[in-house]
Amino acid sequence: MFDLDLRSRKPIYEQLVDKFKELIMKEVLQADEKLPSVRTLARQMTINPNTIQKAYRELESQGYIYSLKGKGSFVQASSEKVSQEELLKVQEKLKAAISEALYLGMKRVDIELLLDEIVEMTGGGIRDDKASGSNEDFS
Amino acid sequence: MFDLDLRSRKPIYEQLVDKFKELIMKEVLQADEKLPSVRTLARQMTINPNTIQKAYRELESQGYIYSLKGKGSFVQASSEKVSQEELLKVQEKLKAAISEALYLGMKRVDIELLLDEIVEMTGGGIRDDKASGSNEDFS
DNA sequence: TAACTGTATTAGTATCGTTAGTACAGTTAA
DNA sequence: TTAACTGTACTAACGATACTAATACAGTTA
Repeated sequence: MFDLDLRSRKPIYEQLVDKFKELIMKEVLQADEKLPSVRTLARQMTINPNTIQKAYRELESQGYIYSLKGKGSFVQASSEKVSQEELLKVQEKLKAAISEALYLGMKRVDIELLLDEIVEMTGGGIRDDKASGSNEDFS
Repeated sequence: MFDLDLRSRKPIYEQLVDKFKELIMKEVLQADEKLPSVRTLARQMTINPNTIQKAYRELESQGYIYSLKGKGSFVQASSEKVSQEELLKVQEKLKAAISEALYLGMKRVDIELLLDEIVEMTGGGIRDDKASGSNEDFS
């Protein structure tokens, strides 16, 4: 599930952030679901707990999870409380990605197809409550 | 020439790469137009020539410019010779950006509007594709 | 109480971005 | 040819940051 590239130029904690964001967006991890503890995950992945903590802190500041001292870290349910600042950042990223894709030869239609795919896959960013319960393997 | 944030977390050379890509995509810098030499630009911006060189090297590897020893660096005309690898990278970036935007509350329509804007502004990212041979003209 | 959870702090190592200086090779104009 | 430009390569040094490591404190839960 979690295949990290320890030799990558990209910091481990950033890879973790991306992976978790992906799982949360795909609803593999559902609202209020508990994430593995920093120590547990660190043990399973044989990396330092501080690195996990850094990833969790980043995820929390981006509005994807929330942490409760003594209890754990959990998936943030609604994306309504996302800061305007974060939203603007993402819009800028999106604009840059679209511009570059167009420049490199993608057509408007190609991008629309991609958009269709993703809307299909994620339910258009709208959460629906399916049956949960599948424990993920975080190693 | 442009304004860099020397205190930013983002490396100077990456800021340079982004700026140049933007100028090239907007056709402010046109095909085969000469870029400032590494030394000149370094002097103008009071940063080290090596940093400029690193940016130029990156731009070249991404297919945005080409460099000729003794002559200079120039805007790459067609985007047809972009490597498949680069194209895939950009597609992945685009998918990630779309997913995140949807998750953070943007609707399909919002993204389509953004797409319209950019297509409008850049002319759909379609460049004239004249001589698609090698660059032997300059050697 | 015991064992779990998040969180904070300090310290050491490794990597990377940047500067600096030098050097070599190709182009161009005087 | 010479001089001044161009890209390119290399080594060395410094600072910032990513990561590891060890420890400690605070809150939760059985």
